[in-house]
Amino acid sequence: MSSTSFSDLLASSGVDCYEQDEDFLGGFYPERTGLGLPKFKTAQPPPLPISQASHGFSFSELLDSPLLLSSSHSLVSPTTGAFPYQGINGTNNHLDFPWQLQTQPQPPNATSALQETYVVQAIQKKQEDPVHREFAADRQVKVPSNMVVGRNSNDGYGWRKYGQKQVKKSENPRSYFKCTYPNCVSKKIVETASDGQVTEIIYKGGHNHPKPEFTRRPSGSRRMFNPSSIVSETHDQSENSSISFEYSDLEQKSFKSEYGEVEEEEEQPEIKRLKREGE
DNA sequence: AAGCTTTGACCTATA
DNA sequence: TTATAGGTCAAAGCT
Repeated sequence: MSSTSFSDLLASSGVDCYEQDEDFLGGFYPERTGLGLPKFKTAQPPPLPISQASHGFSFSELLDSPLLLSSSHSLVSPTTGAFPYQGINGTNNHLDFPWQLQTQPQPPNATSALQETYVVQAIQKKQEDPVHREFAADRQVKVPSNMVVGRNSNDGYGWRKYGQKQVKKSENPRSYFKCTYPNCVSKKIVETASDGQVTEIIYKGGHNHPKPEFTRRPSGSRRMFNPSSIVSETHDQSENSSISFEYSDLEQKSFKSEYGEVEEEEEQPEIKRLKREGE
């Protein structure tokens, strides 16, 4: 696996590299504990609605699935926990990322996927990369902070904010979100700076349901992504996880129904916002 | 009217 | 046992 580049992974997943620079690290990366249980770190990008607005499927939506994490395609060394990322050009260039991984201490006896915690910290200084600078500026302009941390923050899931707290260890307030999917216990904590910029995202628990993105409209087949194929592909490797992503057609249909509008809002957040403001 | 955010109060874990 | 911090609840208001 260590010889498999990220590009290869994408190619084998039926997703081209087009999205990579948008939501590149948006996914879980499994890390095996001594007990052989998967422990996830994730680099979940701050919401960048630009990508959502222009594309039906973001790369994070693929990587954000624990399905991928628990596969043999694990990008994290099972022994060292190191993240052997190879850049798009095959170079191990962490500077390509607007995020940096932060190790989250895990109890050695953590046994439940629902207790898994993933942390990502956004690097606030992106001035060395004009692309990232543009993203940051664009985000501030186009996406108010309340949308940045809102229900449809750009990880593909629906989130409901249930609390906000100013914590001592950070000068930025934390917002607490729960996944809106029925019976899903997944939560995330988003730390947002005063300027609305997300400085840290902590994921707790895994989703027990697929992402809504697989319901994306069929236009543009290059963006089509059927997580079911990954389920079948990675199921064997994921049996240690309590997260199950097998679901029936019926569940998929209800899922589509529930998230039908989410897609719409994700794709045109600024338009919707302007529309609201105009009313 | 449903679903969302806000926010103070409450609960729980930890030192 | 108590103080503190972090996390969650739930009522109220908003969209």
